[in-house]
Amino acid sequence: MSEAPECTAEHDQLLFDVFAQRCPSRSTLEHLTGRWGVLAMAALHDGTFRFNELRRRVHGVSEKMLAQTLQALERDGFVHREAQHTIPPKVEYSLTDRGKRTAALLLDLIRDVEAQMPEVIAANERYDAARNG
Amino acid sequence: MSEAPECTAEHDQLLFDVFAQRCPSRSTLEHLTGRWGVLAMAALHDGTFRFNELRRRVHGVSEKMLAQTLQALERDGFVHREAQHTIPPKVEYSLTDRGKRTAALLLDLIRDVEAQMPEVIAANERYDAARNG
DNA sequence: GGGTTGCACTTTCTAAAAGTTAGTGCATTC
DNA sequence: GAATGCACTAACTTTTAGAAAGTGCAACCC
Repeated sequence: MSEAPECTAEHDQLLFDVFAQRCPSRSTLEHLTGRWGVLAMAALHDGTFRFNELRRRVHGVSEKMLAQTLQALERDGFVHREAQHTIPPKVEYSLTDRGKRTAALLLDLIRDVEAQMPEVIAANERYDAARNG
Repeated sequence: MSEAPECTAEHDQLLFDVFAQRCPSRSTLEHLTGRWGVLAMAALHDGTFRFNELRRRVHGVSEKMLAQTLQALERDGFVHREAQHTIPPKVEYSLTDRGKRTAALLLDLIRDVEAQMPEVIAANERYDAARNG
């Protein structure tokens, strides 16, 4: 059996640990690193976009998932939502200052991954060959 | 209708784009940023661990998901797996050089998220209050 | 002027993924 | 000699993601 997860909120000093199962930092991390979270944050790093503009940028996302993702990111204070109650409606999404800082880290990751894709593909082939050959 | 996704493999110069639906970089990114991928990478950043050691570190992961996650990361060349065919078996997991570089970026993210959790929680409360109040 | 398209979503339904449980075969610990 | 640990896999269930359709109105097209 493993020890109790650490994630305390004591004497005015909060300690958060993503390795602890019930730590709220884990779900926040998931909002950011989830399949669509990363891409939405990265897309918004380029500026302000309307809902359907984002949907076109993040190729393959469904309306439902984009809405859900943006709501989670807004609730966490990474994304700012500004709606004009006109007809047709106009809703603009942008990053908050906090969101911008975090999005920069996500972009570092994305660029790193894209840059090493040739090596990843080579590794994939080696791995598969070792089992099928 | 949105334009065709960009992700070309032409004239010896590969261009990868996570925003393109069918680009292989997207699934690689998902392996890293998936719920357990981030945590496995971060755990392995501290050194070499056996399967069940990792399972205890990454609190809450099931055997199935840890195995699946590690296999994907191994296939992508981020993780190295070394098995001794003894009884009982001994299997050690560690990061490759490439994995170490990428894990460092993931750790930056994790630390950033953990550090801003007080603000995230405050944002959550504001968001919820605005709807329920 | 009638049909299509777009806006930002939500709701319903189905398909895929994640989680849970049990089993493997042997060795060490209690 | 019973229990536990090792590193998994396989079968089953639950949760989540994705696909499709609906909303109500307005601007564009021919």
